Amino acid sequence: MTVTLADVAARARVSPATVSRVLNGNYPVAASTRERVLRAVDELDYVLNGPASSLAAATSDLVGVLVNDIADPFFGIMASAAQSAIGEGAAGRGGGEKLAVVCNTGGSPARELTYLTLLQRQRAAAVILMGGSLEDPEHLTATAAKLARLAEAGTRVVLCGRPPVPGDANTAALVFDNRTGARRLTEHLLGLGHRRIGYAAGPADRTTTRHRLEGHRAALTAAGVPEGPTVRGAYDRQAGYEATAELLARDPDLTAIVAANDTVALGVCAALRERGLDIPGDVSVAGFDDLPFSVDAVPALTTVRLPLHGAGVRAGRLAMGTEEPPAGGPETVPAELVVRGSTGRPRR
Amino acid sequence: MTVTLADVAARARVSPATVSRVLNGNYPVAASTRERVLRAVDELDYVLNGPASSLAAATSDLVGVLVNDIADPFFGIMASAAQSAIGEGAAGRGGGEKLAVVCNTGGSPARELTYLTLLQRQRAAAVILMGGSLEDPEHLTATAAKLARLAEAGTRVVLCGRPPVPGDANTAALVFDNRTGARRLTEHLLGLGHRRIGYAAGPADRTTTRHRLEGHRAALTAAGVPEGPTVRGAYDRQAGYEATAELLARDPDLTAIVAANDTVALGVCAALRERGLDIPGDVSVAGFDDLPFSVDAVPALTTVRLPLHGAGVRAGRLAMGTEEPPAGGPETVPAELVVRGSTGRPRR
DNA sequence: TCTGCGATAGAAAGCGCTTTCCATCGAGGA
DNA sequence: TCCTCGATGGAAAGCGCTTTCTATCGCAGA
Repeated sequence: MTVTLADVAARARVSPATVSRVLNGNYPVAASTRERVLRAVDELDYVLNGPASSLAAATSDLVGVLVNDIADPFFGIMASAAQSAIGEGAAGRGGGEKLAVVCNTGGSPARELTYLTLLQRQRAAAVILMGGSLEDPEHLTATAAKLARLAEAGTRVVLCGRPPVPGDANTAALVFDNRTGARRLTEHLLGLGHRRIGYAAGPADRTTTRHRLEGHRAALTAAGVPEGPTVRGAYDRQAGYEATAELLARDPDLTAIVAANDTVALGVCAALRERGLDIPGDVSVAGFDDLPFSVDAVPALTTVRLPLHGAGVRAGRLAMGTEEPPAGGPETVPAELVVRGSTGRPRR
Repeated sequence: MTVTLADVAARARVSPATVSRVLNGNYPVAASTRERVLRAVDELDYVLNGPASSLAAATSDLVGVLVNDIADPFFGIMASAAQSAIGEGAAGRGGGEKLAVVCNTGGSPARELTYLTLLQRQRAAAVILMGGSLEDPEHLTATAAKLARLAEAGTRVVLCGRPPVPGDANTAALVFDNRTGARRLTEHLLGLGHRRIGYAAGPADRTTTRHRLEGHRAALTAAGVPEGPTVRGAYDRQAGYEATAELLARDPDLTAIVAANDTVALGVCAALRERGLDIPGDVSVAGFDDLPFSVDAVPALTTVRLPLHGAGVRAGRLAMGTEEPPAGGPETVPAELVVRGSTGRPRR
């Protein structure tokens, strides 16, 4: 059978209690004893039984990272950063690191709740929710309740790129300043002289979509420029490709298209190119997020940079408890306009 | 305190054993009793204690998915596919799904081993290792030993995109046919008339790097064309960018560059463009993997498509045990040449 | 020499489930 | 009418650890 702590104890001629103490390092053990135990662990190739340990200690080493779409580099970059921050935090119980596990919700509230329950079951040490959420009242309250339950069970909850739950001011939250970013982007376009701007937005009823759209509209309103056509779709290239046809159909004289994110922008560019339209000569295109491939698009994408890596690291540290959340509500992560070749003065 | 199974039992006026049986659904329980229990669960908002359950049952719902770089869509796509296959497998113990968790090794053997130990601790139901590995003998034997231990403890082990451990023929393995893919790609280039082909390879000592390089060389050898310069680097755009300078320095008359993957190819294109070289007029460029952005590169990337999604799903099912591995050794996943605009006849 | 205290280590009581035996009950067969 | 058997549910023994409570030992202080 598998080696248990008792086997190690027998071999090292000490009690199970002592082995446990050596392994967890939270109690004085004489150096010679410690060494004897460690040797026995080694010789028997002992591996701690996680469930037993978690049961007795009433917590586990698990840190859950929930993302909307793991295949999207936007989340991949953040998750990767968080995971390394969590890994280096090291020295949890069980003599080891925390196990950062990323769970792919696919943006579905139901799956999100399922994962949250599973994590609650495992008595996770912390949970990080990455990315915007659906703005459905039912989902919002269900999630809020679940998060509250997790928190009161001792699980640290961190929101990263998702607005904080209205009622609850004490779970750590990092929010991206999508509004200002989007606003700057549209101001840039207006500054270049664009007056007919189409918008290929993200999925409906999502916080991120709404905030970016609000920033866009704010810039338009401030400049007294009427809003152009808006189309909603997924955060993928296909959506951008299809949105472009729709946008152009609604206003053939568009001189610029703002996309929900860089991936969507790629689809927009493809559709434009296919119609023989020059970028930015005929139509300027802008993205959002500044994903790695954006600089290599042709022309390179004007976009809004979000410090994804930094935000991920910060979220990871908040989850580990190695850094404290700011006192006064959520922490805002700034967005920075990056102007490149895909936007220029309108020709017509 | 938290609600336990005993509380539910008391409320439903049955024994804890009955509650457990209702929850796990592996024993006949009268409909009326079941309903009473379920109602109690609901009313008390009971959540199973995972560690306790795993301890008693000696297995858990966890399925670990180890990837080399979660920020790379190559892994993101596979992991996402595997995760959904695992999710839909549903109905594990605890009345619920399996929890697919992805762990980012960063390609480091040490972290890989750490995660494997952590997963072993948690008594994971299965483990999927995605992507090539370092070809270091020490690492190879250490990993092989660890995997053997996991397997004998009842954890299902699946290799996806990694060659099987030599000695061990009974862990399921999906291997990408990188060799043939690379060979086809180079044959395509040779067919176009290229005779001086540079190669921007992946990291040294990695299986994937070696296999792709072997395919490339096989094509060259078969055609009696001398091998051009080769440079090794990471799987990122930066590496491609830098490799290009090096490659061109070693042979200024290169008419084609094959990249380790699509991301690297993007860097190659950027460097070429910066030098005023036309693609494919002056230099043809080819990638590998056919990641989503490749079709939107300008010109669109000629590449080798790997059915990442399909492989991920298959790996997930193998891990769930809903599908059986083929009897005779590893399963080969075919690679398909995709010709697009970035390769053409050499001008000079 | 005696007392007391710090440093260590052991005993044992759980942690909250699962599961193997058993016990019980009602119905149908002889 | 008695017995057997299937269906259902309870009792209780762990699963392998952590941790509180004690016990022991050696040494410094009086």
